[in-house]
Amino acid sequence: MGVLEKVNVRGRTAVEPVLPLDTILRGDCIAAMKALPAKSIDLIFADPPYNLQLGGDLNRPDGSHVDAVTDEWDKFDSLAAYDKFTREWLAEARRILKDDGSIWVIGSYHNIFKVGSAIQDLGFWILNDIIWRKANPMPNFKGTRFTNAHETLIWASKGEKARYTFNYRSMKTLNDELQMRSDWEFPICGGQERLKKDGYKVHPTQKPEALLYRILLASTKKGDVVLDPFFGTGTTGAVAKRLGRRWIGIDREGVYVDAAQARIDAALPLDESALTTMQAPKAAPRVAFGQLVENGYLAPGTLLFDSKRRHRAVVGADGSLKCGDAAGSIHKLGATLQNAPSCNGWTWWHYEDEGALKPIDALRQTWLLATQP
Amino acid sequence: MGVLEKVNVRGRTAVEPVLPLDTILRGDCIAAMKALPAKSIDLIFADPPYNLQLGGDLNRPDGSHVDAVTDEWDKFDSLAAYDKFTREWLAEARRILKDDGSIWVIGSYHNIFKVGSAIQDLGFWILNDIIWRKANPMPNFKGTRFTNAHETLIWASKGEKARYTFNYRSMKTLNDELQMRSDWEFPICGGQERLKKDGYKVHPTQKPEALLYRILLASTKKGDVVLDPFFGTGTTGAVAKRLGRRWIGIDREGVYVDAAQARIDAALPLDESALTTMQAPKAAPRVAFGQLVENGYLAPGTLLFDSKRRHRAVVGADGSLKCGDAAGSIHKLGATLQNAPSCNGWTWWHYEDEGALKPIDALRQTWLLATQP
DNA sequence: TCGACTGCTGAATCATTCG
DNA sequence: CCGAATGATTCAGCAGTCG
Repeated sequence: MGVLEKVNVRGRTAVEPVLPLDTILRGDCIAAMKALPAKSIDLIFADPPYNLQLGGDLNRPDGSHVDAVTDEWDKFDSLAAYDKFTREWLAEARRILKDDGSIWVIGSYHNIFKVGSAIQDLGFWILNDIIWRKANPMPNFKGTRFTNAHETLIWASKGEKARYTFNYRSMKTLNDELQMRSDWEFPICGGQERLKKDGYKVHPTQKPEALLYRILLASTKKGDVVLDPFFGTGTTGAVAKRLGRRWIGIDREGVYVDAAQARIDAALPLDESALTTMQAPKAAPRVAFGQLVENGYLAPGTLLFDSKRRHRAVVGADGSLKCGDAAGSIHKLGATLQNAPSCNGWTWWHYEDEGALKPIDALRQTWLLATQP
Repeated sequence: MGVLEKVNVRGRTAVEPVLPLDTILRGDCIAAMKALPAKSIDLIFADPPYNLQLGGDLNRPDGSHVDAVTDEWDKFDSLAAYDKFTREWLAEARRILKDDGSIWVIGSYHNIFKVGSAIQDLGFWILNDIIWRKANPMPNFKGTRFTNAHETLIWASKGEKARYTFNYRSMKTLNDELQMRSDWEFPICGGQERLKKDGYKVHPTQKPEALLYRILLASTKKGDVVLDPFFGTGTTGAVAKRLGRRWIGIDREGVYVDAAQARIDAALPLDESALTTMQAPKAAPRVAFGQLVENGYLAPGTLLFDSKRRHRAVVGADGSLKCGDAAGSIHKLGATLQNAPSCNGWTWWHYEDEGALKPIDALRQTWLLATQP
């Protein structure tokens, strides 16, 4: 896995780490991550073993058998062993993550508390926990507990002060112009999407593409590098390709690696225009108040008022406002006059139009309509 | 807090621990729990400090100030200090919990992973994690993350093999005859239910009664003792009283204790009949197949069939079934004939009624209707 | 082509009692 | 504590078939 390579950068010869982009690395996830350079990954999505600790067989009321997760990779000697494994792979993940990158981990109640606890101990800063509500969970056949109808994802930045990517507008647009909440509903992976071989599912816990789609759209930019250390059937890679992100997958099992490679080869990337639209579907460009003055929407010297005419201010040529001794931007002056910590100047300040007061935000809208294609 | 008291039990004089039932203990929760006898509590509900670690002030887009949780009781020096506190109170909780009791803890992503990890380390066995989906969460005003729209509850028994109470039928009835799932939706506590004093909320994180109602209905029996070590405004006590459960509350803050006491004094217990209905709305006592034969609902010698008449069996006088050489209970013979590991004989076996096949479960229902008051 | 119906299946810590 | 006997239990989505 040659991740070190001589490259020629603008005439200079240097030894720089090169990432094995759009590649599946077969092997142990900790060893494979150790071979990757520090601070090189924009986003990590991890779907580690859940340590289910299932007992005997389970049958449905009709007598049929439940095909449970009995794979060797989900077996650990003890809770402590699982804890140790978790901290080890998370520490490597942290090393290779860029300072402004972020990490997602999915789990169930069997393991997610150990995972979350380790994430906090390692210095990551949890941004959200997200609930995947399953539209069609398996019932509790014995009637002994509540139907286990969700899984939990943790989303964390590298530290309390670390920056991270969050495409707020994309999420809001995706959610019908309401803020995207922390509970997401998807059906479990099935139908055509579910990879099968000889009629049997290839992987017991294949994740739905819709889940990865939302994660990548929310927390990466186009061209970002996404790493999945428990690649399985490669859902992360397939979605990354579709969304114009680069990806690296790691998995130990040859069967999974082969299935994932074939799947990703067959996946079609979206064309550029579709990608742009999704990235910021309704993102309005920022408008500086000064632009409106500059372009004649509001003349310098115009008087602005709050909605009840308790305050008045004069527009300056540079887009500033003045009110007696106080001066500043529309937001800052509004806050000062109200003695408030903050103020949205666009909706607080009004101009006079045929005797009536109208918010200056109306002018911004007019400007946007006139200048947007 | 005299929890030890001489009592006279059926003529014998003995020193036995007596629980301070239906009482609020004012003081530190760990100290107060230490004074309670071991294995004396049926259910613990805990809403511990979340260790929110909030930074500066937060304002809404209109400039108004968000009244956040800034109370002293939510401050800890470090994550390690919080972890230590968590393990201490959980250890005491474990000591006083009956072997067939269970514990609920609610939290957010700030603390729930530490809580869950400690719960597992202490030997509790997680039964479910439950998501409280808030119908009306506070938006993320800054647009920097997903709207934090849920909280997480952990429900655990005392150990892997420990018994616990789960009123399956009550939950299923409550959920319109579908199994109750692990995601519950309630509005946050507000309106008339929210305790206020001089126009200000008494407690920053008062939980909705609907949440406690479901918890107590699901995991306690009538007369069970419910302990809440972080009693706050006493939601747990108020709901316990309504549902005919005994309760003990612990809180350090006099303001909360007073508010909770007044609230619980004003709460009305439900009358007995309503309680019975809710506790087990459709709970049917076990019926042995033999009872039906004994009571003439099915004559010995009657032929039973599976729904497609592929198998037939003869009813024995003792409630056994015979089919050729094979014989056994309705469940066992059904399983044997299908070559299945198990079988619900009540729905698998049918009797002939005017030419049509009807499941013998219909007879059980008839029997139940005739014998239940 | 479409609706009705049948059959199958999914990260599940899935029983209780008695001897 | 263990083994054997007895007892009790499922929901939504998708694929395939039939009319």
